[in-house]
Amino acid sequence: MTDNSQNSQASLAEIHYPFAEVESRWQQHWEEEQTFATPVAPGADKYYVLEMFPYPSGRLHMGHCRVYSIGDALARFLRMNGKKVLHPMGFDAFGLPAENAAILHKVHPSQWTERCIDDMKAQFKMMGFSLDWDREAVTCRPDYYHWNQWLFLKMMERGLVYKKAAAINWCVSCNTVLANEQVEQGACWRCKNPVEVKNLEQWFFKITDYAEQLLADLDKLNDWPESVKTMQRNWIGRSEGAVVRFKLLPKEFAPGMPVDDAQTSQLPDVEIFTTRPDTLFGVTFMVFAPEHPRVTELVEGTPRDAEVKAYVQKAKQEDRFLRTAADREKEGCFIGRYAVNPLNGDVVPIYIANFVLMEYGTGAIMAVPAHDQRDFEFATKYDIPVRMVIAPPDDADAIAGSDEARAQASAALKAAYVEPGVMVGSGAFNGRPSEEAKGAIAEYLEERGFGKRTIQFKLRDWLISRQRFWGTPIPIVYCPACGTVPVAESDLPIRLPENAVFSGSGNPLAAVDEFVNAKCPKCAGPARRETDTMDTFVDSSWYFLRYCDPHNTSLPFSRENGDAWMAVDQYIGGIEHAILHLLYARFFTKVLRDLGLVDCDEPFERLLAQGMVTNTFVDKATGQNAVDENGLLKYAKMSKSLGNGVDPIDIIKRYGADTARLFILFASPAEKELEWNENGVDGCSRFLNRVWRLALMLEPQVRKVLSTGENLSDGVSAGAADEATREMIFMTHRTLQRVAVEIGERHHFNTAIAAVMEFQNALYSYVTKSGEAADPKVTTFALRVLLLSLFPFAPHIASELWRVSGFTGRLDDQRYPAHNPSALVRSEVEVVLQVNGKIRSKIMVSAEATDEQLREAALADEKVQATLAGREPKKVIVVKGRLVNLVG
RNA sequence: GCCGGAGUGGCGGAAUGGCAGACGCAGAGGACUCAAAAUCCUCCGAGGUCACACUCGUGUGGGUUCGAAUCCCACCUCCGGCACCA
Repeated sequence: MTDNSQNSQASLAEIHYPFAEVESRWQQHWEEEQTFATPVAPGADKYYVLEMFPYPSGRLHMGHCRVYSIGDALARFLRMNGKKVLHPMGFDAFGLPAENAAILHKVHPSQWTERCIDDMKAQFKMMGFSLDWDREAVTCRPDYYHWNQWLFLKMMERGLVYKKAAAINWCVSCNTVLANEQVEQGACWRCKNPVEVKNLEQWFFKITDYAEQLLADLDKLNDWPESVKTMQRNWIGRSEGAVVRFKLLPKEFAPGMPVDDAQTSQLPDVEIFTTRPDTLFGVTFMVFAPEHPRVTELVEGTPRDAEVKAYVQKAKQEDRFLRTAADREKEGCFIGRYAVNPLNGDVVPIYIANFVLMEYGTGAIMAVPAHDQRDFEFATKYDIPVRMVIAPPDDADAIAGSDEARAQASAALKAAYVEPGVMVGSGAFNGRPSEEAKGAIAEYLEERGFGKRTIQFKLRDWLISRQRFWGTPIPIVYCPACGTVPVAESDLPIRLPENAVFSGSGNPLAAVDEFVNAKCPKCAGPARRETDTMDTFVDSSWYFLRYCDPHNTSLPFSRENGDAWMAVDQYIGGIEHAILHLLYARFFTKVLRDLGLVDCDEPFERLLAQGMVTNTFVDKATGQNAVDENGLLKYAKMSKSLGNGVDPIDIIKRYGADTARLFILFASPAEKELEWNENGVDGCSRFLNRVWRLALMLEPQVRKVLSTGENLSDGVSAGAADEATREMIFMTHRTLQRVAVEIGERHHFNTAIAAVMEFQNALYSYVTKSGEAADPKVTTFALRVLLLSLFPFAPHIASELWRVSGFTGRLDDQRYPAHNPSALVRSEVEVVLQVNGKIRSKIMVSAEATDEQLREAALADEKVQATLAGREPKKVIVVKGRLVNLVG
């Protein structure tokens, strides 16, 4: 414990607070006292603060420090406001790094991971985060992944799990398949290496069953950043339109020949999806995706057979991400077959082309070159007619003109007209607005059995198989007699073997005979176990629910405990998970709700997407710090490759955890980038030292005031004598109010800290300038407020000064006081005087002054009179207590 | 190309219709010291002035308003996301 008598002998200026000793002592205290244990029976006051759990790399980095500092400030503040806070932590512990380490260091991924977790937990504790470690969830432990497997089986029962062969994304470097969401610009989200297309049989979760809900419920998420919601909307990609059936003409058909209805009705129709039924009269050709399964059958035995198959081959070989890039030139070939437009009986040729995707809609399109830019480019290249059927609303000639004139206009088009307009050349629909015709034509088709209104999504099912060891084993057995059989619930968990060999080639799981050889759950005959493991995003899709009931051995969590804490009131994490994790977690929550496990539609009520931590970096070419064209230092995300990372542990050792936390929260708003700046860190350290010295300076008088045992007044009723004291009381309550609003309502930690700093400055000048005249009761209350408002950001120093100053109880148990509104009422206020909107003067007036009095006072002001120069103002605007504007 | 966000001192940033630049950093001057560090005090948008006064100033141009960093329109720049989804 610090000996204060020693301090008083040294010059105050020499004192720097002993953060290392103070911080470790409080951390130990918190652990021993289990200060952060989650309250039981939370009821209506529950508040669930959650930060995205980390991958246990073994080293805490600055990005982690930022998320957890944000969450911790909130958690501590909410506890002070009487909330029953759940603030848990765990580890997203499956994944490739541990497996790679296993290959490199010949250590089992489990040992490696557990060691990293121990290291990271120690580092977490050094930051002083108020986490309930008793609820820790570690996804790589059987007591967690047991429930991944259980949920897999439950989802299977509901038809939400299936296995199918599909063209999938294969990451060569990670040696595994990836889900659609996990491919970014043709590259693996994790290792950034290019992704290949393979055809494999894989396990999928039927997330598309929930597409409509996942989209619609985004509207409920009022406290999510607009950008994240937009990204999810785009990813789900809902389009309304119609599936339209075109009659296929026989192989022998050639243009000019009569269409034999009896013959065509024998052939299977060609189905296309369109969002533009209004352009149906403008169809001049159709296009299939090259890999469309019907293409082979359509050309079989025709003269074009070889040519078409050669093109299909070529298209299949081309890199898929190059082929489907938006700027790729459109190309394809005619397949020699024709179809009939159901609306007008037109015969149109069928092509295959690189720009049509098999995975979307029906894998075939109707092409309307006049009104779709892609179709237009293709038609131009292959000399296919362009037929305008929608005229710009202001183009009277096109609307009223003859067919010939329109044909000429069509031929002259330089680009597709994609805007809404007026229907032309469309028979009975002519003259109607195209937006209205969309529905009318779809209805017309539906009535005659030529089509059906439908909704398409871009969202695909979630591919969850991974050909890797370090993940949750998929609880499936392949039996030669019974086929694909789910493992019995009572046999869970299917554990990862301890004796796998990590050679670096192939999935080690497949090489462990004891694992692979299984008994069929149905017939008890010999069977083979599935050796694929689950995508690690499965683990993180429901961990927030496990925290609600972490020790449950019979269920992933009980309904009672889930309902007691869910939804997460405030979720905090990086924007990089805007689609991946946040979409999967929303999907899981809805599935769990439908399984009757929890009563909650959306997992995360409020979302705070925190910005990256950046730093200056050395330009490898010049060997100097990278600068922009103006010579200003450039900042980039802290990373290994740029060598610009700052180790949080190093900062803790040099400045202490409180300084690190304070700087991280002060330097920038939470959702923006944080530019690392050593000088800024220094500034925060100086501030905490000033608080320390101020508290030591006040300690004798504070102890004296506290020793009277009187109830510490909030200063208001005291009716302070002098101006400085009244101002001090005002500042104290104003700070209480500002900090509460900034943290509690706006989550603006930077301005909350600025308010605390201002308050510290004010208290310091009050006690130094007033000297003996300073009211000890007022300073005692002010110090109390200073420590309370500092506590969420810098809990160690605040706790220590609370104790040292002689305040009773633990700071952890204190309530954050409500400000007293009457303390914020001032008898005199400064009013700004404007003439024609320009500030000319400022005057002090009674806060109660009426509009008329303010007007009089303004007109009486010398400077105002000088500016008006005798003119009479035409109009006077009075904003009570703030300003008077004289217009004249 | 489409969608989303942002442009404010030397720097990070405050102010969401009413005093632009809170708070912090950097910088300048001073006090303490033999000196330095630490600490404390003062100044710190630009022009202008001995000092005031005054003028200009929130990416650019227009608009609404008594009054605009803030609201509306157009444009420019930067950041992020998506990208032939029919």
